[in-house]
Amino acid sequence: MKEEIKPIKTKDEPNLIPHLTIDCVVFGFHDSNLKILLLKWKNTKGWSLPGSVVMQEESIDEAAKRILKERTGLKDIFLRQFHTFGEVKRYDLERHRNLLSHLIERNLWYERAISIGYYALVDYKSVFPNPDEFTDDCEWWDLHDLPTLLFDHKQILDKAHHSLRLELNFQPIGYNLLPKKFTMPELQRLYEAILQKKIDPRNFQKKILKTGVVTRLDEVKKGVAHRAPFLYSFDCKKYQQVLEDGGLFFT
Amino acid sequence: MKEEIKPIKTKDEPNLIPHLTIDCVVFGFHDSNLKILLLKWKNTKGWSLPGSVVMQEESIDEAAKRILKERTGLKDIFLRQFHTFGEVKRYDLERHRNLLSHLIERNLWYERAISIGYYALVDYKSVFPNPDEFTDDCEWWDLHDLPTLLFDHKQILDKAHHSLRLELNFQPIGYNLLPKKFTMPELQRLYEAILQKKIDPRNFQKKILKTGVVTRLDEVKKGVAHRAPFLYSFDCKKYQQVLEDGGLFFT
DNA sequence: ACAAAAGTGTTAAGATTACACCCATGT
DNA sequence: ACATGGGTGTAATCTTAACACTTTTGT
Repeated sequence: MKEEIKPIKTKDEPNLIPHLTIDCVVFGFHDSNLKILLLKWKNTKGWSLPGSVVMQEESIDEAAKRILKERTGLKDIFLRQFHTFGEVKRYDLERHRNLLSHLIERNLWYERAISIGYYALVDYKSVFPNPDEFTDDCEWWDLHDLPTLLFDHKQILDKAHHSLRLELNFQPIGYNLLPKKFTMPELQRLYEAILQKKIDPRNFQKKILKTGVVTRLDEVKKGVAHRAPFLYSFDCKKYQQVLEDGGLFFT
Repeated sequence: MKEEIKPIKTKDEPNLIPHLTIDCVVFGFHDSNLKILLLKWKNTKGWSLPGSVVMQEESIDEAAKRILKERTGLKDIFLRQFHTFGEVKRYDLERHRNLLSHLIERNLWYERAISIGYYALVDYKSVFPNPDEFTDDCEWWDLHDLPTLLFDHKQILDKAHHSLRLELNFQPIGYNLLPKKFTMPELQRLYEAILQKKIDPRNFQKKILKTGVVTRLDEVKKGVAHRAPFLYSFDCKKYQQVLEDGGLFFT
């Protein structure tokens, strides 16, 4: 049975703030790679970031949280606003009107929208990807093997990735991208994925342990091939303190 | 002769983007202190940051540039967007409606506005402060000796200051806050003002010179009491390269 | 001549880098 | 038994921090 697609009204609603949208870049970490959550628009080959409008009675942070809850099932997500995109002509409006005409009526597009970008850091395994009304697929994509993105979402994603790299030493990035218990090689591969370079494992371990932000547990990871690695967990208090005191200084 | 003040219409104009504003934190450096440019609202004791609305046909960066040009007379200004403020209730709306009722009619206020914050770095001496239609004074204030600010502008300012500190090692901050030719002690005092701590002059000079971002000129500063200090200028190419290669790492 | 700010070098401690072999486990 | 990834120490180099006196100039 063919799915019926109804154009949906999003412009001139009194309860939303006109010309303003939110886009979220959801980062996960899996198989030594950074992953991004993307949505595939119905009856197209186009993918986009999860996003939405801002309602009159919600803050922009709340709007971002609402979007993330709906797309990932997660309630308490680490979120950072990283940039607001306000060029007059952010992408080819006419082309997108045509591409998505079966989903959004021509007259419902704003001539111009300003978008506030957030990035989120989530534990890959606890996410349940969930498409929205415009999309029929929600999937993780490897940051270095992406499909073509709609709108200006490639630029937004690049900016988010750049911000993530800059903020690596000032935000609890490991804490939010890894599960509660993790191994030293996992943490190292996360840093390698973000910094895009190899790190010596002895030097890495020394540096991390010296800061005191992680604690080795009396436990090893089970069910892995080869030697069982120790498990670690973050010392949140210490982690926060180190971040406030000027960061970790990995380059 | 008493000045006549006419309420000015800023809501529901078709050419502006409703519910969206820009606020600018203009930093200067003078007398070893960071300074901020503030506007005094007519017939009040309230001060605010320079700001405005965004027009439909201009980008948000252009809007910020327009504001800065009007308030400082400067055309090419170093500008960084640092945060967008989108709480539902950013300040006491009713109180501000009353405070400024002689300037803005009650029904012209948005119930809610989202503000995009920019900070600007300018050469203190080349600025000609210039009030806008709502204000009758535009002045530099010491960052650590501020008047009470209207709206949520104290929070915006604090956030800008915090961003400035974090970005000190990644942005050409010295280049934009100092005149073309400057002395080593001036540069040091700028860093001390931003980092809020004393730095040893020998270590500071060594570190700065080693990076190669400044060049000593065959010239000393004239007309100063005591020993005449050498003048330096930035090597822009080298400066940019060092910033891209991971920053300067002052803490 | 004096006061005030500029200019400069050395040393010790700490941080970073480079580097290679053995260990534990699953197949 | 072997293949794979985990775990660990040391030495050399570089970076940072601590520290005090001389120079220059205007008053």
